[in-house]
Amino acid sequence: MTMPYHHGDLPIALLDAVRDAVAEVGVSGVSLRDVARRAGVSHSAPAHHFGTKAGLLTAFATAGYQLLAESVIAELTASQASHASHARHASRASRADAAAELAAIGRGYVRFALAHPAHFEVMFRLDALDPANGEFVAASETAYALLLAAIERCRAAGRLHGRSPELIAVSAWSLVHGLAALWISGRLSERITEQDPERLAAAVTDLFVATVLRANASP
Amino acid sequence: MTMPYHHGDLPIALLDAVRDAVAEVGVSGVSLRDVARRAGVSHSAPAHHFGTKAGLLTAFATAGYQLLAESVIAELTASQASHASHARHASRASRADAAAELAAIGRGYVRFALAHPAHFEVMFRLDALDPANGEFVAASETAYALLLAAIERCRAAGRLHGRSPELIAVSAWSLVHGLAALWISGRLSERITEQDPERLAAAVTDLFVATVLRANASP
DNA sequence: TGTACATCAGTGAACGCGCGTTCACTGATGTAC
DNA sequence: TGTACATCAGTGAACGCGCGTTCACTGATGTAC
Repeated sequence: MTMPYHHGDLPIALLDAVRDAVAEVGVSGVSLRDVARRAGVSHSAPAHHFGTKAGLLTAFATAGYQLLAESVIAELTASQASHASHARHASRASRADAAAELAAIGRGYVRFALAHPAHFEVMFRLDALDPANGEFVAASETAYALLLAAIERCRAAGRLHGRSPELIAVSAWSLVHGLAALWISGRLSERITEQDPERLAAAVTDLFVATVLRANASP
Repeated sequence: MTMPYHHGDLPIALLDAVRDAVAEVGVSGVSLRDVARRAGVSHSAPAHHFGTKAGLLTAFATAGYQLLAESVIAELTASQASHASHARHASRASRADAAAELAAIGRGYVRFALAHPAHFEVMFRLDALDPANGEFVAASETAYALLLAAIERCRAAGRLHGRSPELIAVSAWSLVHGLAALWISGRLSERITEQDPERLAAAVTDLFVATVLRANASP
């Protein structure tokens, strides 16, 4: 099978190739030429769409933030649907929902990281990216806004118990980020018995919500 | 000033050079030749002591685990001294101490990561190391044992409230690891008002101990 | 419907570079007698 | 105290390699008339 001269959607193919390359040789092993090879184009083709190597990786990280937001929203939607069917009293439901939402965001964060470990890794390698890139910044802001909004709803529902929203945000983000990073690095799974990271993520986020917010989280 | 032919302690000098190189050009930018240049020796000198590049980085990561253990122990010691001077009743003190110890470990973990960010980063770049290296594994086990022992004391003191030690270990580790990783990456500090990472670490670990263990943590 | 032309997408050769590792070597140190 | 010799520490040249970027180019597509 010969490739036509015009690829069709080379940018997408190149981002897929980055994903595969990171998975096989690690972020530091990725090269523009290797990515081009994987996509079946000449080594200078990527420059046409992404300029430099940093440009390619930045686009990849931006896609990662979009996938993160999608994963979080999917988990939020599933959680809300499940809650709404059980709740009788609106006010009660909203108080429980706010805490459950935060747990859902945590699960969505970890689920994203485990489903897209290459994206997750590249997103935080700021030294390999153009961190000032507009689309990159915007995608990252969009994702962070989901967390802030959920914490604001928890505050409005009286679930922060006097703690600052910022402290809750930092703690929640650190918790799920650390869990995902440790799991992906392999240092965690070799030390514990639970081998299903999704169940582990649910248990960890439930613990956070149950103790810090003093609410039930599981849908 | 001319260097003598025999350096004196080249291995140490090379590890210091790795630290500087990581700080300046990032982990992925570090090369054996650059490290040798920084240490003022020929580019083939490192091979004499560490064999390969992976060998050098593994030795660096091993030193990191030792620094981590030292930092944790220092924080534990400070916390215990402070507690002992206040505690009147032995049993009361031991219950509070167990929880305070866990908070001290958390602060020690973050303090280490912030004081030695290059070590922290390399320690978790498993793909750049020889993860089967004996000294590396031993150093990492030693550090992890400190966490496990503290959690066992919390369990013995009745502070786990029925939760499994493993869940507490994963949550505590994830929390401080995520906090350190996010802070070092720069994604966290640009989003919050608190700019003193030590105070932030204390606040986050205090929150964990106060809610999950339902105990006071601050020394 | 056909033709000219502009634009877009991808090519392939060339550049200069720094890399990790190997290896025969030399300088320095220590030890045995 | 001196000498021979083994061992250790670091050198410098050489190897082959893959890299990111540039640039003049060609093939393909779309648009104006």
